[in-house]
Amino acid sequence: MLNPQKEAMDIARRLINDAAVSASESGSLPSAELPDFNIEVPGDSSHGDLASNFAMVSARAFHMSPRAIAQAVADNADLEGTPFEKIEIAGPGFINLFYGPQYYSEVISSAVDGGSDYGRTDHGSGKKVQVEFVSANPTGPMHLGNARGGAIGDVLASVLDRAGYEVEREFYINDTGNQIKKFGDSLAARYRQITDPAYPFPEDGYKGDDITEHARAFAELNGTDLYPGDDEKLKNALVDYALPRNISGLRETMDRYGVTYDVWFRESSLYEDGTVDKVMAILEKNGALYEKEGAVWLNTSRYLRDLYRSQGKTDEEIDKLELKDDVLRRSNGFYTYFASDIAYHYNKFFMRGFDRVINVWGADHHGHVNRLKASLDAVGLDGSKLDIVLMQLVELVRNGEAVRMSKRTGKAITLTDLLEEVPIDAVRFFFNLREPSSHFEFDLDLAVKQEKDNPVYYVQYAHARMCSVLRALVSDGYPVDGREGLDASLLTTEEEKALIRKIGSFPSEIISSAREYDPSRITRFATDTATLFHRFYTVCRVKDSGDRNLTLSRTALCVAAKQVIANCLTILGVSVPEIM
RNA sequence: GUCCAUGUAGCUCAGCUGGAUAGAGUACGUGCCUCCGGAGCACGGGGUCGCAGGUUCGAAUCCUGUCAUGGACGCCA
Repeated sequence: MLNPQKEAMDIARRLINDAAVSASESGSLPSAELPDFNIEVPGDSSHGDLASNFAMVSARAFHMSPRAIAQAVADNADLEGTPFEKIEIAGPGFINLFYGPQYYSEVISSAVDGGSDYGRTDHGSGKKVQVEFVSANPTGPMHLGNARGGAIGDVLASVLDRAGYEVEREFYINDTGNQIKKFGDSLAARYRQITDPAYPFPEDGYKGDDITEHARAFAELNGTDLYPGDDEKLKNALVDYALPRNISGLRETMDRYGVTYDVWFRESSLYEDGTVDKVMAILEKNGALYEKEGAVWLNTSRYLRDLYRSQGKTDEEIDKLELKDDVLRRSNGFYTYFASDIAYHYNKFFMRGFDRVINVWGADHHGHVNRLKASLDAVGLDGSKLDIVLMQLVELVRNGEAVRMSKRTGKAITLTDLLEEVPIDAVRFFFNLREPSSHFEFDLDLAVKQEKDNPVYYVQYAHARMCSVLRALVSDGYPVDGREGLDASLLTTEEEKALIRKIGSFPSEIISSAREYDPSRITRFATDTATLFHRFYTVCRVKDSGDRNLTLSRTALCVAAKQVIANCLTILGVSVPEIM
């Protein structure tokens, strides 16, 4: 539960506040209500380790120049017992604070003592959060979008877990509806074509080889002339045969990808246990439904209007959006996907009690986001508890050119194809290199390269190097638990201090990553930490530093840095090598 | 047509709840191992932050407009 940077920021806030108060009491500042001010980490460390804009934002209230205010605050600040050893004013009136050895010592001990739990906080206060991701169509193999979704969703879930939420990972299996019908039609056509090559294949059917293979395997078990003249029976039998195989295929692939779900949720169960009917009844009771042209419609536009109003849009702006309603039950009597989706979220919120639900979707579904939230309002749930992470498409690049098809199969590249070519560590790391909303290029050449410019190896190498340093210390008889002989006042180079500050910001970084729903912050943090370690390593000798206490202190720093890199890689689901 | 996302170094991208001189990687050029792992480090050139206005002490960041690219607007999922 340790968060050195956050604690220091809280102390800085109190420090400045108290200094302003005592400046008022001594007359160097007029008495006035103190405004809200920021404590931030400056980009440039010559501007201090923490900085505040207090003087600038209070200039109006005090009727004084920012620099004069800053000076008064600095003069009245009592650094005794704080993590800071120096306070300065600079620029237009920034108040800059500099960490002292007590802070550096605190950070190293936190990381060493925290171990694999360092970075964990209670920020989320145990709220129940569900992350639903991938949820690939079970009628075929997973594509690259599913691959990115898998890496992003899994790491996001880990980040939320470390940020103090109670997290569940879920895969939603769309095992009913139109695409299953298409699946059955396609399977039946391929099956009939075994004996009757002229049998027509549905125009919008699934053309993949996997369909043909299922049909062939089914024929081997059941003969080639099952249910003659009764295609409906045949389709059901084929779906019953092929769907479970596809679903276990999805599980195997996700397993291989290092993703373990807590729940595999079947869409069809919402029909079986009556949730869909129940939700329809609630909507009916709420007056949200109407019939038109033989279909049952949800008055989505009404709830969307309320939603947009609550977001501050004017009626005029809303009219321009030309809001539309949605069909929930078609005139043929079947429910639409939207109906079961509302039921599904009713299940998540009402029946399972999640405080927050996060769905990771491809950006092409963005049009569905507000409609779904509005529909939750219509069933009496709170749509604002649902967050959608939209991720852009990925483009594979080889030799600087876009790759769309697999050389081997001639079809779109699947997750399985990708995992055959690229190590899992690299796939998971690369898919979390950019924030979800950015459209990015996956460089196949770079990902398989076991060399310096590959960012995965760069980070892993830093870890292996730290392990190597510690091994060398062990053979020289030094203790390497990181607890003995730490004296942070000996760690005086900028390289040492920069690395320690980075380590101290790790828990805050996880919280930011969780708040922004941006797991790519972890890969960037890991890369930055690796860089700072390499710099430290280049400048500072650990083993033969010339002074036993210095060696022990640097050893502790290595242990702390190693722990942070290891924790990052663990969150990312990437292996943590001690030797490469 | 309406809505959403994205435009930052040659290339791939950070920074965006307003802060100090706009960063990293890569590519290109030059250095650094008798010494804990050179899969590393250092130095150098490279920019009208798409464009134009506005808001203010201060704008890559907020607002308005505009251009470009991708996407969404189904009794599909």
